[in-house]
Amino acid sequence: MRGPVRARRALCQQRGEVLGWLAGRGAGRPSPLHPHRSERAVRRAVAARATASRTGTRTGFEPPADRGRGRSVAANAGRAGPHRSAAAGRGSALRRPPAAAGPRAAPRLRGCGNLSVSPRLAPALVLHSRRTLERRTGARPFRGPRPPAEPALRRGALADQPASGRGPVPARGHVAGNGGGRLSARGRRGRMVVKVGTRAGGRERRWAAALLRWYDRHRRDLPWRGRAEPYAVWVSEIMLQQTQVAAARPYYERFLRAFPTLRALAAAEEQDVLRLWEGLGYYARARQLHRAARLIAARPGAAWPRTAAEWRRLPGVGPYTAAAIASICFGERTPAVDGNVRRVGARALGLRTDPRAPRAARRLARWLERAMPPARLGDFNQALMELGALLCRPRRPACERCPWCRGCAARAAGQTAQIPVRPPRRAPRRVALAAAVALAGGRVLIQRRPRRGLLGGLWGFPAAGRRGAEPWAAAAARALRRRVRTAAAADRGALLGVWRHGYSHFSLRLRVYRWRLQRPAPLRPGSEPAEWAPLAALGAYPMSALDRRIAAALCAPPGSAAGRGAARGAARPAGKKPEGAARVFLSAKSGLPPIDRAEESVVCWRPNEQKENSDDAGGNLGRRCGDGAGGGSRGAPRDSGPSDALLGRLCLSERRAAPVVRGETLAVGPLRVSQVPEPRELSLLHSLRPGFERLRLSRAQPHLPRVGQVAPARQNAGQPRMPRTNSR
DNA sequence: ATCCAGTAAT
DNA sequence: ATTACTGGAT
Repeated sequence: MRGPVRARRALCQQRGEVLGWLAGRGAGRPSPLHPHRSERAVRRAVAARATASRTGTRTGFEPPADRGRGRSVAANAGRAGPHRSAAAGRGSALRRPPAAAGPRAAPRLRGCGNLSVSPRLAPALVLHSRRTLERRTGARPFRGPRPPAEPALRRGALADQPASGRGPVPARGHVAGNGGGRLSARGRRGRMVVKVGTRAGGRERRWAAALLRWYDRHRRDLPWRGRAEPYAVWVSEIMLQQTQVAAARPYYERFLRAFPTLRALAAAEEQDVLRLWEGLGYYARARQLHRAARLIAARPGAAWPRTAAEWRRLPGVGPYTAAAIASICFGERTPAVDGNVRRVGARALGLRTDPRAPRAARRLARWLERAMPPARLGDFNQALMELGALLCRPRRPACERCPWCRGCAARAAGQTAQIPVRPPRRAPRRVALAAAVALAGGRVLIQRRPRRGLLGGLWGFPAAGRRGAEPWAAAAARALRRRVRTAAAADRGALLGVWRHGYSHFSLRLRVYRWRLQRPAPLRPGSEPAEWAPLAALGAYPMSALDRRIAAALCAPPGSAAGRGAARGAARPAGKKPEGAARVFLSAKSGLPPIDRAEESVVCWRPNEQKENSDDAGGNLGRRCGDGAGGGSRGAPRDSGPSDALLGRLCLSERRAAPVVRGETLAVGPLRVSQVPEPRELSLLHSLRPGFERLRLSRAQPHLPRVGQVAPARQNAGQPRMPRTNSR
C-alpha cells in the first residue's frame, strides 16, 4: 500500500509547476488565501520535498513514479477514443498530454491531474493554480461574493484541519471559482487530493466543444442568425419569448421589412407596431419593444446597450433576453437560461431538484459559465437552446443523436422523463358559484363578461358566490335579479345540475339553477350587455367551455348524455360524433386578404411527426377525406396507422371582397359533421393559398346543432365580432 | 385537460 | 412569491 499518498495521476508538468512554485515561495510571501499559514506550510512542504529527494521516501508531491505510467490516464482516455464526443467520464477529465517533461520541466500547466498535499497547503495550491489558469487563459478572475454555503464552509473546514490531519475531512471539497482547481479530500491522514485543471472549466469546455460541433452541423438556418446584429437579435428574442420559432418566423421577417432599423422602429407609431404583432399574442411585448426602441434611440448616438445589466433595464427585457443579446452580440460571458437550457442542463447534470429553484439555478449557471468557450460565447448559448429545441425535447428526447449522450447524467440513470423535476403543483384553489339559467319562450338569459379579466368578453350565464350561509339557490337568484327584473326570482329555482371546470389556477364548482319565466323579463342596464338569446342561436355567442357545456345541456333532448350532464361535463359518448350537417367557424388569427374565390380550400391534417413513414405534403393533399383517414380513425393513437393523413377538406363558402379583419369569424362549409375534426386534433390548418395559414378553427360547436337550426352564416356575420376565446 | 414558456406587476 | 398575459403541443 502507498499509505496516505493519493497522487496517482500527478502529471510531471504540474509537479514541476507546483514544486517550482513552492520553491519560489521559500521566501514566504503570504498567501492571499491563508496569509497566516502559508509561510509555515510552504516551508514545511519545501522541507518535505528536500527530504523526499534525499531519502527517496514518498511525499505528497511525489510523482506517481513509473508505476503510474502503465495505467495512466492517457491510456484510459485512449480507450474511450481521442474524439469522444461527450467528455464527462472521470478518465477523460484527466486526460493528459504526453508526459515528456520531468520535474524540472518548465513550469507549464498542461493537462490535469491529481496531487496529494497536506490540507493546509491545498487551498493555497488551488488558489495558485487558479491564478495561473486565469493568467494563461484570460479567464475572468473570480470575484464577487462567493456562493454562500458551500465554499465558505468547506474552505473553513479545510483551514481548520489540525496539523495531524486527523480532524474531520470533508468528504469532497470543491473550491469555488471559475474552475481552476478542484479539491477533494480523501485518505485517513487528511491528505488532500488536488485535481488541477489546465484550463478554467476544462472539463466543461469539452462538453462545449462537443455541443458546438453538433451545432455547427445541425443548427437551423434562421433569419436572425448569421450576423449578430443587436437589432435583429433583440427583435427576435422578444418575439421568441413564449413563442415558438415556427410561429415567430414569418412575423419576424415581416417586422424587419417594415422596421428595418432601430431608428425606423423608434420612429414608428405604436399602432403600426401592434398591427404587425397581431396574431402573435402577448401584445405587451410589442409595446415594450417599441418603448425600448425609443429609449435606445434617445441615448447619445443611439448607442446600443452592451452589457446584460444595461439591457436588463429596458422594458420587456428580462434576465434571459438580456443574457442572450449580450452574449450573442457583445460577447459577454453570461449564460442565457431559458426553458430549453434549463432542461438540457438539468438532464446533463442530473439535477434532482427543480432547476428553477435558486440553488439549482445557481449551480446550473455556474456550470454553464465555466463551459462557455471564450471564442464562441453567443454560439454556445444558442447551441444549448437549439439542442433543447431539436433533440433534448421535453418528451421523447432524441438521445441517440445528442452530442452529450454519453455524459448525460439523466440519460445514464434512465431519468430523462423525470428530469427536469417540476415542482409539485399546489392543489388548485376551490371556488364555488351558483349560476342562473332563466328560460322564457325558447330564449335564455345570458350576459357578457367584462372585456378584461378572466374569460374576458365571453358570454355566459349570470352567476354569483354564496353570501354567508344562504342557500345556493338564493345566490343564483341574486345573480338573476342583477340582470333582469322579474318576480320569478323570488321563487326557488330548480337545480339543473352541478358542473365542474378546471381553470389554470382554480377549480370551479358551479351549481346551476333554472327558472322558467312566462316571457322574457325586462333587462336591467349594466356595464356589460345582457340578452335573451334564442336557444338555437347560442352557438353564435362565444362562450367559455363551461358555459358552453351548460348551454349544450339546455339544448340537448332530455335524457341524453348532455342533458343529464352535469357531472362530468357530459360530452357525447366517447368515440361517437354527432351526425348531420354543420358549419365550422374559423376565426382569423390575423388580418387576411380578400377571399376572391368562393371555393377556397382549407386542408387540415394531423401533425406529421414520423417523417419516415408518411407522405410529404403533396401526398397529404392528394388524399380525400372520406377514404379511411377521416372519422373512422380518429380515436386511434397518434402514431398508429395512417392517421397523419387528411382529416377534412373545408371550403370557404363565401367570397369576401373586403379584407378579413383579425378576429373576424368566417363560416366554412357546410360539411358533414363526421368530416369535421375536433379542434384539438387540428394542429395545422393550411390553405392552398398563401396568407391563410393563420386561419384557426374556433368553434365547431358540436353540441348545439341538433336542436333547431345551425346558425346561418349571415346571422353570424352580423354578430359582434367574436372575441378571442380562451377556454381557461 | 394539462403543461409549458419570459416578463412585469403585485 | 404569485399571477396575468396568450398560444401551442401532446
